[in-house]
Amino acid sequence: MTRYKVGLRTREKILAATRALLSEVGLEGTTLKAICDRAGVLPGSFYNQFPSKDEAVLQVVRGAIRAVDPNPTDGEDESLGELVEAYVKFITGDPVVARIYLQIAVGGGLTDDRMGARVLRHHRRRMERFTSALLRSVPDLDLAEAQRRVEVTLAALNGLAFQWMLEEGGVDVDGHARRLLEHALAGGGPGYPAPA
Amino acid sequence: MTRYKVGLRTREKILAATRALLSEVGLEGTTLKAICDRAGVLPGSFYNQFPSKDEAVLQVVRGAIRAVDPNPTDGEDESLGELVEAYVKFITGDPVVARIYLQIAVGGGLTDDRMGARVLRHHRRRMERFTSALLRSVPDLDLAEAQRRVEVTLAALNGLAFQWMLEEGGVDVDGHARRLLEHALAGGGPGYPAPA
DNA sequence: CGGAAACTTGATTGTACACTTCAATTTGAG
DNA sequence: CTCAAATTGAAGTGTACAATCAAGTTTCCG
Repeated sequence: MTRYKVGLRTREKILAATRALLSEVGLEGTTLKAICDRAGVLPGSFYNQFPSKDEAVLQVVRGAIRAVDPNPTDGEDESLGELVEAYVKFITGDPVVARIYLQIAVGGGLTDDRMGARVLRHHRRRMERFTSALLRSVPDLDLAEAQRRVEVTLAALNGLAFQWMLEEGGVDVDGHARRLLEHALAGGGPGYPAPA
Repeated sequence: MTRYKVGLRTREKILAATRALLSEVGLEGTTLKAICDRAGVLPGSFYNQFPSKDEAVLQVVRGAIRAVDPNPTDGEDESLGELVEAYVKFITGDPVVARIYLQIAVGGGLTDDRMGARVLRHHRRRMERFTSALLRSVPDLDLAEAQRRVEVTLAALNGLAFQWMLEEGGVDVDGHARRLLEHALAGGGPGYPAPA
């Protein structure tokens, strides 16, 4: 069962092709044939490396999520700025996760629903991390208020992602993000009056 | 060529079923069979009423969009408040358009791409209407600044829509929207410092 | 080397379902 | 009563997809 080098390279080629396809054409266009064509590999080889198509997709998404999360384990000292920056990168940089995210939320999908769970979990965790980062920066903030601020900030970021996908480059995600950050920290947060 | 009552009722049943399916399972799950089963109609009847499946879908979406746009023709005196309110209704009320919107942006799709164009057009027009409504309320506002405010406000609203679909009811769209509105009008807009 | 295990090939299977059509039949309306 | 509209429901057509497999080739360890 120990793999040969050739096999490992095949594996890589498949994952690369899958990644490219996911970001270019989304879940729907990422068929087995497309992957194989792109990777220069035949179906038989594919199934020698992966037990199923979903498995390859899952692996790519897992990887992309991990690549976007800074310090996935200990989030004790991450700043809101870092988090926002990472999120912007996630939107504008690697389109894989962003697209899958939305696609899943919107109802298209993988056969397997592990993905849905994964996305939701990820979303929730992001929420928590943003909130505690905000509280670390502004300790005298009501928890509920912090949560609301984070909620809108994230919503705005997600919305920017949406617009970004609608027409790539059609919106200044980075600029908006910076200002959203300022306001989450300083005054009332995005769309909020400063607490009385 | 004059239709019988029965035919008109069949037509309605089909449209109702299509609408329900679109909001429940999205474009992907809205197959001909699903529509027919739901409507209690056989395929032959369907094709007696509609020339194609896409036509029925198109009609539902068109209707939903129209239902959500206040004063679709003359937008001379609509307030930002009205627009925001309508948008919230669009998110939380009838899920058809919201879902289709995202789904198209994200790459799923109809065979026909009239839909993509329609959605993009709609999005752009919303942008314009929000901007001019904002300028009407705050006339001494830089155009670029107004556009930026609208951009973030809409992004935030879209993001809220996204969260809403991720877990229906999991976010207070209405509350957030109200505050977003306040700030677009009053101070710096969502995430923006007041202009210097 | 030698040979077992890993890998590749690519035609093929099987499935699923999707959209559409049609001839026969029933229904509705003037 | 008559004719078009409407319905029936089976059948057609097509596609696209994931997955398999037997046969041949390559890798690499001992």
